[in-house]
Amino acid sequence: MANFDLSTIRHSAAHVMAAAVKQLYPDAKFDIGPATENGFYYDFDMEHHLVAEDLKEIEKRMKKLIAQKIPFERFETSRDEAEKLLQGQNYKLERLADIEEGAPISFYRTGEYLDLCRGPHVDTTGDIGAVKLLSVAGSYFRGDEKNPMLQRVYGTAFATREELDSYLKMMEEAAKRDHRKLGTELDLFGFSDNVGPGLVLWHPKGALIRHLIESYWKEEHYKNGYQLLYTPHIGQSLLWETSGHLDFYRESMYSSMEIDERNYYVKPMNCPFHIEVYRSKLRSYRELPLRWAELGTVYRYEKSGALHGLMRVRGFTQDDSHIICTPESIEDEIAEVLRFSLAINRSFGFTDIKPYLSTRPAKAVGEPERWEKAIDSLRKAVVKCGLECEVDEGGGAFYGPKIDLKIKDAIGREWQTTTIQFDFNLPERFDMTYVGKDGQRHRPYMVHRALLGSLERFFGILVEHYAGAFPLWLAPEQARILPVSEAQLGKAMEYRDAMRRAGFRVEVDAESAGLGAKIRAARNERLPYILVVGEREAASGGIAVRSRREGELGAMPLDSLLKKMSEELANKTI
RNA sequence: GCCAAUGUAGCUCAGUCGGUAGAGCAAUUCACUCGUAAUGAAUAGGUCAUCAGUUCGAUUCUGAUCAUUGGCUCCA
Repeated sequence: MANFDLSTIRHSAAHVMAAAVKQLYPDAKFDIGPATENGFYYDFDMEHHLVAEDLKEIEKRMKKLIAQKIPFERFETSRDEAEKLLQGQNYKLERLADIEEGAPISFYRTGEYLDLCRGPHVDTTGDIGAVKLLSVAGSYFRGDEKNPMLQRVYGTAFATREELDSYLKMMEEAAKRDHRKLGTELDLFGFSDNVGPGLVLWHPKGALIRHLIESYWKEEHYKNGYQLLYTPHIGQSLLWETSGHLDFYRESMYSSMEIDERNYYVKPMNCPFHIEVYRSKLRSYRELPLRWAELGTVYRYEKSGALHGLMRVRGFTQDDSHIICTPESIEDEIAEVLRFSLAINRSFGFTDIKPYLSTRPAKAVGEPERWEKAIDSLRKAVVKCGLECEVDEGGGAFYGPKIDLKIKDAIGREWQTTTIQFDFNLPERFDMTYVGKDGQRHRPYMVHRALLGSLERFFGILVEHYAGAFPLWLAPEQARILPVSEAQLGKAMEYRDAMRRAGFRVEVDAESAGLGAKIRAARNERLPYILVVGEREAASGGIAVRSRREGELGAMPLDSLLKKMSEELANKTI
């Protein structure tokens, strides 16, 4: 058997799925069925609304077709002939019309099933090792919400059964560490219908972790030459008219409130406020660069269907920063902001980081030379950090080029955290200037930067990365002391107080349950340290230590434990 | 916003082909005082998401609304 590319196998599996759907629902009209990163899908339009149960039947038929080892036969036709073959398949006909004049028009036949397709495909259906249908969802034709909605069936395929099984296992693992599930289980955060969708309530444990993240973030910013700002949650309409948000972004903003006959809007961004601080006085080139950061809470009206746990919410706190500098220092500034971003991402345990550069789109504001200089500085910064970046030509926003950082989590999924974006729009709109050496006014460069993205989202990523088992420095409860019986309760309190004085977050389990039950509870809460005090320890002055990472370590004096924990604290990733 | 599915106790879920609901865990109380993943018993806890309609009667059927989930779209 020939070795086929995974995407070829998956694309062929999509054809087989279409063939099976055609058998079951002869009225089905077909759109396209490509391979994706993790599998494949096919879009259909038909009377019958598919439900999960139907997928089993489709899958059964697919397996039958695969067992028959039906060959994939390719042939080319003229456009006229193709139109005849696709009669009644209006989506396919539209796709046919997309094919450029002169380009070959090819079909693939698999038994009774015929599909307009560029290929390539496997030799026979038998070359598809293992398939599994996963879900059914709606999807607009050509991804445009003005077009009709088609039914999309997602599936995945692998060359072997083993590979499919390990993929499904990974999916299971991902479901187990889902931050929404762990958020409830570990009582970290929640939502309330009375408050509203997409508005997060941070429960005490989650709030403590957030506090630890924020404190560290602030400290590092001061250490690295940033200044912190606080700005209001609302601002007058004039601000948003000047920034252009009301023109371009209004449908994503919470509607205005009238106070003293003036309209105020809840901020969807922090930038205009930082710019107002900049404009509060005449600025000299001598005070640039300015690095201003704020944990700024913003509100955006995200479409209801887009909300997803902590990953996509309506109220969130950006770890925002604006860097305002001269053209002369832009290169150094960008290199520095990238270095800092990488360092912070790494300190949260993310070591696999990839930059993505997006360049000038067709519609853009700002002088081309400025764009060139900006893109150049972004490129140089990446090289300086010893990384390589993928380039999305023309993928930048209209107001400037950017670099996004994507991190890989513990089970290999990519998440975008950091974004470093030039802005050629707002400095113009707000007429930001500084006085140069020459005594003349100049336009500064402005860079937006969010390191973690939003605290909500980053927290969600952290929960999934660590599967709820936070490293010692972030664990809301670092250790719990379990007295074996009530007789040791006093001793346990003594230990607890000593540990608290040493700066650790420690609780005593005073339940009248058995030791086994207490250990089980503490493990389920993923506590880094479980400490047992019984008669033996009370007598000897030590404490029995069980580490989440290292297992049972036996009894040791409290001082040794404190030393061990302090050392562990220094390494933020364990 | 669109397509589809789901919504029963704090959590995870049963259940009622229309006669107002049940388990396990968690909680509370009592007993037990225990040595490394669940001590026992009792108690309490629900307008069955909300609002309408049909019906003698609706958690169950119908409709609308809200929320959540999987996608699409969006993420100036």
